[in-house]
Parts: sequence; structure tokens; C-alpha cells
Amino acid sequence: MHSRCDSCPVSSYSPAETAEKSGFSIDTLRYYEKIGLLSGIARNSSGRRVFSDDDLRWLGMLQCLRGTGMPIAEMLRYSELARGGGGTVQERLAILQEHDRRVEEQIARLQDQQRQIQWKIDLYRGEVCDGVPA
Amino acid sequence: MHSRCDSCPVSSYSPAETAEKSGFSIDTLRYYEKIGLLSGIARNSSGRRVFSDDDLRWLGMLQCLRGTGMPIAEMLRYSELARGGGGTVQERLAILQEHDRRVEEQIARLQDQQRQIQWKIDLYRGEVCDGVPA
DNA sequence: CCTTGACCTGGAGCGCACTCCAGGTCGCAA
DNA sequence: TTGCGACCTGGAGTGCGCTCCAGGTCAAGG
Repeated sequence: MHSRCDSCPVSSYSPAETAEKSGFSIDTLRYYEKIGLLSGIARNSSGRRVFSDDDLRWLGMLQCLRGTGMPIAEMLRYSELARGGGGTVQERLAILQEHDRRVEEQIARLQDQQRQIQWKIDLYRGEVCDGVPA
Repeated sequence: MHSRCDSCPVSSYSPAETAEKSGFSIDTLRYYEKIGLLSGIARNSSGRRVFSDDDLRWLGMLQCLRGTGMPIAEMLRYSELARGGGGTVQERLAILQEHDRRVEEQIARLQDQQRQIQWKIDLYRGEVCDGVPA
């Protein structure tokens, strides 16, 4: 693993390296391959996984979708489309736009709730002098 | 249930009303009482729960903490402190401040990831004309 | 040659936060 | 007086997303 020549921008990564770089655990990487979120992961002669830069980029996308709360089932649909090639761009776009909308809501809701929490904090610190906030 | 006189600002609410107003399901309200997140919920003569305005306010706080990702175990600690009276204000404050910090991080991370998603969306729409964004 | 350690597989187990269920009790209304 | 619907209880079940385990393979180092 981890062969690297300076003139060549393509690297390959062991499961451990990939876990570290992607932020997923090795178990999760295996799990994702098992359920089909990762496909076409190369193997070396002794059957071990060899991840490519492309795989890492894809994992970055998955991390992003998971991190913003997309359920696995939907990521699965997205990744099936991604494997389906150029004809699926519209549908992929639709999924991302819908998701983006939900993320927007999520952020707005969090900000709202954070304000309430901060109001409570101020109250505990005795910095609320009188009455309800405007 | 649901007695209301115009001159009196104190109301009581049935489980169903409370569920609707608080955003928790009736089952969740029962569950929260069972585990100790809700305590001192009044009962009427036939053993049914009667929620007060205070209860509703507390539920609002819980909704806020849950909605921002605080685990049940930590909410439990907070609510035990809240029951503990004035001597616990410092500790409650510390919990909320720590939580506020985490919410801040969470929002920042979401915004970051949203940017990546939007970049991808733009890419699908063919609006990325050249190269990496500045 | 033998150990070590990273990796493999299929499948079981887990933690969280609910959610559902069976069986029962009320109070009201037809 | 009977039916209905909202509620009660303890406890079992669920869904999600991993996480762990037993038992095995392989390549390199001492």
C-alpha cells in the first residue's frame, strides 16, 4: 500500500489510511461496501481492499451527505444513480436540491433553538434585566 | 380538560393537547415521565395526566435541547439539577454553555457541508465554468 | 519457521430514542 | 347499559447505523 511517486498524482490507500482520511471507520467502510454505497472497490492479489483517489472523493461526498443527515437509503439511491452514468444527472440534481433545502431548514431551526438556549444562558447569568425580549 | 376562564392565565392540558402543543408524541411524553425528564406531572381524580403551563414551558426547553442534539442522558442530568433548586444554577449554566458551543460547531459544520453540496449542485447544472472555486 | 499484525468474511450484537401492544379503567352520551 | 374514545400500565418491539466478534488468510520481519 501507499506507493507514491512524485510525478504521479494517483495514489492508492489501505483500509486504515482510507479510514483516517475519510473519517469513516474501517468497519463502516466495509459496511458501506456491503450495502452498495461503495462499489467497484479494487482488491489486491490477496483480496484486500485498495482505495483510489476517486474512492476517497466519493467518500468525501458520502461524509458530506451523512453529516447533513441524509438517510442511508437515500444515499443508496443517489449512488445507484451516480453509477448509472450521465442520463441520471437530472434526478441526482433533484435529490441534492431537495436535500439542500432540508439542510437549510435544519440550520435555520438550529439557529432558532440556539437563540433560545442563549437566552436561557443569559437568564442564568442574571443578564436579563426586565421582561421578555423584544 | 381544557377549562379556560378569560381572566385566569393558568390552563391545564390533556395529554393529547400537550402532545400537539409541545411537538412530542403522547408516547414520548409518557416515556419522558417514566425516565424522569418530566416529574411532578399532576393527575386528575381518575389518574390521567394533567399538564400545566409550566409543564409546557419545560417541554419547550426539552424540545429545544433534543432538537439541538443533546442526548437524553444529559437532559436528564439537567432536569435533575433544575429540580435541585437555586444552588445548581452554576452547573446548569455550564451544561448550557457547553451545549451552546457544540451547537455552534454543528451549525458551522452544516454550513460547510452545505457549501460543498451547493458546489456539487452547481456542477450538475453546468454552472461551474472553470476550475476550483477561489 | 514462526510470529505478528493488518486485513478478510458472515453474521450477531448494540445503543439510542422512541413506538407499539395487550389488557384494563374511566366518564360521557345515546 | 352499553358503547365509545381517550387515557392508563408494564413491557416488548422497532429502526437506524453502525460496531464487534470468531475464525481464517496472507506477507513481511526476526
